[in-house]
Amino acid sequence: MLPSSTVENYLKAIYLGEAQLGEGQRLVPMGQLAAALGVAPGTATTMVKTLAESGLVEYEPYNGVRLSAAGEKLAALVLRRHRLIELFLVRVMGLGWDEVHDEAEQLEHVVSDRLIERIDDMLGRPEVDPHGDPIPTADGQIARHESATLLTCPMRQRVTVTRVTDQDAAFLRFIEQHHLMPGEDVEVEARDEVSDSVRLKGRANQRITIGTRAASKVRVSGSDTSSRG
Amino acid sequence: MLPSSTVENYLKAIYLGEAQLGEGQRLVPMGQLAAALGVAPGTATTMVKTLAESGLVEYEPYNGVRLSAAGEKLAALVLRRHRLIELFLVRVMGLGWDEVHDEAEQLEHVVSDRLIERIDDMLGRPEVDPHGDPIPTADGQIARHESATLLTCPMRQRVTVTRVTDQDAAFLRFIEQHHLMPGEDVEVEARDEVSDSVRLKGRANQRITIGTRAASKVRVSGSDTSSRG
DNA sequence: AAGGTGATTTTGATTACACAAAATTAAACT
DNA sequence: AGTTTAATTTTGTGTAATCAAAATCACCTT
Repeated sequence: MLPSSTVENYLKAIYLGEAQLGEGQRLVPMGQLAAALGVAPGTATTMVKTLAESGLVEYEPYNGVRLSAAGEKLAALVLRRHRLIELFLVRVMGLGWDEVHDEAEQLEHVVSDRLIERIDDMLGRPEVDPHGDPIPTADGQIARHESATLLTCPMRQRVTVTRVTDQDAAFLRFIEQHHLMPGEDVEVEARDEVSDSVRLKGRANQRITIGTRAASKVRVSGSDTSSRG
Repeated sequence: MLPSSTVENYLKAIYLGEAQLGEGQRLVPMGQLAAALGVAPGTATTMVKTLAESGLVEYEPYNGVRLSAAGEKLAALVLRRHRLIELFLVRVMGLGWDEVHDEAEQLEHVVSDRLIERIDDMLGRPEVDPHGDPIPTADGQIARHESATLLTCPMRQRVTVTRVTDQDAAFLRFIEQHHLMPGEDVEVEARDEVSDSVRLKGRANQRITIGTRAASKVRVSGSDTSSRG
């Protein structure tokens, strides 16, 4: 039986929840899942129990939920569709990178495999979407490389933005305006616990100060000369 | 409240049902509607009653259903999305004209207005889709021009195919193989009641004989657009 | 050990959509 | 008219997904 849009959304949310959890447990708590999906806690519990019955997740009552192998593969394919569509909308259709997330959220559940492969071809089998998120392969493999953020990377050193892990349109527009999109270079000048902020030297040595919460959403890798993850 | 995919499909089916009915009543019988949607008759009755309550259709028990002004506009917009998507998939994505219908059937319910307008731009505000079906404007206007078919057009006279009104993939492939796609020229050589067939002289004077049912699905226009019963 | 707190699960309803089969109606045919 | 037929409507059920609110559980504090 092919999964409904709802099932796909649950799997995706669990996948993303696992990812942003530490390396350890990978058990997504029900509350977090319900919040991510915008449903009441009881709804999530009920749904997760039926997902567990069809073998897509492992459910530990009162502890949380984690994807099974089958569930993870399905989630990866949803993510693949989502991210290929986002990139397609930006590169081919000329939409802004801040407006493609919602559109992809809808399209990801209905595009055929045929069309997705066509899109993949047309884009030259890309590895990341406009936000730098990795695109899983057609068989559900995904490159999960650990990387630093503007909050954890070395200071006073040129680094390159690789990924922006927040889909909020206003945030994305801010990032774009300040030249912090994937591919741009930046340097952390200072971090201040007290003011909860990070000072950056961006393009043309322009100074920008952003909050630590925002800084943690911008992933970077050591600039060109060094290794990549 | 924005219409569900199901509601959109009902409206579309009623719209198309009205179109293929004669000019007169335009009351689509429940049986036909149910068959078109692939649901049980009782299901269609129930649904149509709720559509009538929301003012999208006029329902005459035991007689049938017809779109209200509001319903017609909504249906036209669904059709607009469907046909723009079909053309987009053929022209931009390079899919075959026989495989785009099902894909569009899914996509038409989820694409945003923003994306549709982008597609419309990209295609140069086209008037017809790959099958020659007219594309409604953004405000729900549609050009409903009467035209002859291979069954009703004048004989022994060069005419041009304008439209193929059947979405069956096998049928469309047949049409393509015999050069009867919109834009191609053709001439009716003979019609035979008894054998229920029509003989055509197509491209390079090739002879093809097709059934009258098939012939009635190929619309044409010529120098003289006279039609007869 | 005993409570209290917050997260989680249960319970009872609701909405949207569907089906099968029984009941009904309109029309057609003696 | 009376009866058959075919289409349509009703009725009773079922599934998927949701919510609010009550009950329960795990854990932390005292």
